[in-house]
Amino acid sequence: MPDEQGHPERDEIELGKVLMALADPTRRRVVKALLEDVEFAERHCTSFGLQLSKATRSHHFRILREAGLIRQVDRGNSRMAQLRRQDIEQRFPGLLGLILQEADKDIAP
Amino acid sequence: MPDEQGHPERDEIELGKVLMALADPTRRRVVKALLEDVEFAERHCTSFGLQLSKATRSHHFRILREAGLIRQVDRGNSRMAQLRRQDIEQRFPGLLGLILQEADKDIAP
DNA sequence: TCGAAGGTTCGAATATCTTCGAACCAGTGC
DNA sequence: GCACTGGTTCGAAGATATTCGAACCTTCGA
Repeated sequence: MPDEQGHPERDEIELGKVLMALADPTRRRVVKALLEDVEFAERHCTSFGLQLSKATRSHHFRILREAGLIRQVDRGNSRMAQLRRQDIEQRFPGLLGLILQEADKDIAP
Repeated sequence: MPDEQGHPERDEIELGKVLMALADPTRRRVVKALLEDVEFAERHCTSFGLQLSKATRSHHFRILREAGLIRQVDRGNSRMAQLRRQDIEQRFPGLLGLILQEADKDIAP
C-alpha cells in the first residue's frame, strides 16, 4: 500500500503505471535528468527547466511519484525529487538505461 | 523512413513511440503473447483473444506496427503479426524481458 | 461469378490526459 | 504578524486515445 505521501512500496510498483508515466516526454525528461545526476541526487522541482505552469508541473511529479519512479522529500519550504534508482533497477532491470540512452533531441518538449 | 506498409527501419524505432505503444494493456498483452511463442512465430490477429471489435483491433495493431514492435505480413487473405524481437532487443536491450515478466493478472483488459 | 471472411478506413462518441488560472496551504524570513 | 515563495488541489478548457458501427477493399472458395 502506498505511504501517506503516495509512494508505492518497491514490490507494488507496476510495470503498467511505470510505462504510462514514461510514455510522456516531459516526464521522461525529468527522469533522464535525475539519471544523469549522482545516485542519490535530490533536485528541486523547478530545476528541470520545464516550460510549464506549476500546476502542470505538480501534476507530472504526482504521476511519477505514484508510479514509483521518484520519491518526493519535504525539505521545509520546498519539495525535493529523488529518483528511486535501486527500486526501479531491481524491479525492472535495464529500464532506466533505456531512458538514459535516448537522445535529448528525441524528447520533444 | 517507414516502408510502404508502415514498418520503421530498426534504427528509426523511437523509444517514445515504443513506450507509448506499451503503455496500453491491450497492446502489452499482444506483445507478451508473441514473446511467449517461439522466436519467429507468426500469429493471426484474431488469435489473441481480444474482446474488441475488428476496427479497434486494427487500430492497436497499427500502433504496434508504427512503433516498430511488430511486423505485419500479408498471407493472402489474412495478415500475420510477428514480433520484431531482434530489432527491439538490439535497440532497447532488456525491454522485452520486462514485458514478459509482467503477470497476466496485472494486465487488465 | 458471387458471396463470405479478414482487414482497413472513416466518422463519431466517449473517455482520458495535458494544461492552465485561481484558490488555498504550508513554511521562511522580514 | 505578514507578506512571499513553493506546492497542491480544484475546476474547466483543449487535445489525444480508445472504441465502435458502417462502408469498403481484397482474397479465397464454392
